[in-house]
Amino acid sequence: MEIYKNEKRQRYLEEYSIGYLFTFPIEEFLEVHEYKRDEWIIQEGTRSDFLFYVIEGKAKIYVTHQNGKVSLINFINKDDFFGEMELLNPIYYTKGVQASTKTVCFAIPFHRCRAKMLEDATFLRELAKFLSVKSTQMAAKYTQSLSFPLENRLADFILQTADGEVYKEKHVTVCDSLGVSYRHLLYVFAQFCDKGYLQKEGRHYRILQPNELNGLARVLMNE
Amino acid sequence: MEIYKNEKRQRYLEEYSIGYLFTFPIEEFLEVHEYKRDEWIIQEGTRSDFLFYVIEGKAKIYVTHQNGKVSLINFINKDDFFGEMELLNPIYYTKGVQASTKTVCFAIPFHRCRAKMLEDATFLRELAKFLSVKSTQMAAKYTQSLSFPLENRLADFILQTADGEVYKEKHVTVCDSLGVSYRHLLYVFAQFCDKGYLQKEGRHYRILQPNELNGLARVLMNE
DNA sequence: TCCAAAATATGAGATATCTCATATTATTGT
DNA sequence: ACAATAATATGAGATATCTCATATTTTGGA
Repeated sequence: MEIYKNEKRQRYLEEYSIGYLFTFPIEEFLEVHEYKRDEWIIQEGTRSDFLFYVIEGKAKIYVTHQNGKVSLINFINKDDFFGEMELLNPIYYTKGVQASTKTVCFAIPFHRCRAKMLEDATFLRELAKFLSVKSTQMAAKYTQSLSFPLENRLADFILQTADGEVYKEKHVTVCDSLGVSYRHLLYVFAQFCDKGYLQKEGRHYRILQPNELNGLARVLMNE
Repeated sequence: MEIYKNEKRQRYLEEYSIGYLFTFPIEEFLEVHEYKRDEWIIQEGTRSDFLFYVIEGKAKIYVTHQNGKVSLINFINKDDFFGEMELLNPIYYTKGVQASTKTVCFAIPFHRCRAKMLEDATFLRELAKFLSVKSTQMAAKYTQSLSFPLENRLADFILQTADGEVYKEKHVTVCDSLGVSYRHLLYVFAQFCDKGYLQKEGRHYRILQPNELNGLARVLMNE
């Protein structure tokens, strides 16, 4: 982890201004943190002392279950907050957050800003909006996972994460994210290839029939 | 649906004061609504014009999928908000909310209070706290549903909803809530009875070995 | 550069869960 | 009080998904 100082910090503060999210002047309190790919930004089960706001890169929130299984709860992208649970709730089992690419965040220290943030209607409104969307998304993922087989959820995942017509996600990550075994994931990928929806190219897949995948994905949604 | 007026309304305002959730005087705007068991408080897919706060009773949030399957997203209890998505997000596919017992709510009309509420730090802080808990709970349910078989999730559900040592939930509701088929739910209940954890009494079940159920439920949790 | 670890791949057998068909028993509205 | 509807119950067969074993390939670090 690297903390940007002086000119570099200043440059980021100017380029990615988040002043509009606050009524009070936030700039002086902001630290700018850079994390390398695969680095843990927050360790599961520990106490975090910052509210984070992502300005570059992306990250993943993980939880480890008692049976050793790991779940990828959610992806965090540019302009997302994380660490807000610790801000609002005195007692909280902290989830692990890992950078999936090089990631740059604003880190807002609790000890200097908690009181100010919790009094700031502008900030709280934005945070509530963010949380309401997040909670809706989680609810959607929850009910979808209960109501549809992997075929549908994977089709959606492929379309969401594909880079143009090429899909490049790591299978192991997808297992944690969709909550299926590696074995079963590969079965369904094999099916998609058999049916001609996808074509394997080295360790990537080319999307040949986006409409077919779309049909499978569409049944998930009504919102 | 019945709207309490005059003395009855006044009595509820005094008995269940929520003034502490707001900086501005909210009482004058509050309507007190009573819904009968099984009545729909919000119709799925329609626009709601109130923020609700439950003061008596409980309710269920439902969503209908394109394949006709219905999911029970969550239970709503005393002191919970609902309708907050519509307050914060201009565009939102509204979920259905159904009273599961006689339910009394404060209903805060958007047209009179939206602006005030969105400027009120005290209210927004409470709302953000509520949403953060809700979002954490949904995340937990999501990952649990992916990581554990029905056996564990049902044990938890039984313990959570049992009335003393008697469990009385309707199977059909539980199917929608845990996202399993009626057939499979009964298989697992039969297993629990075989193993002596439960004993069937008419249409209820008596919990004979709470510790065994607890063991099954405990592996879900680390938070 | 090389080794250990991680990721990919595939088979075989088990099990968790679903669908459908069919009865019986409550509950509810008129 | 009766008919319609909802809830409960159970069997049989299908399928979605898991576990485990084993092999190959890729990748990151000493």
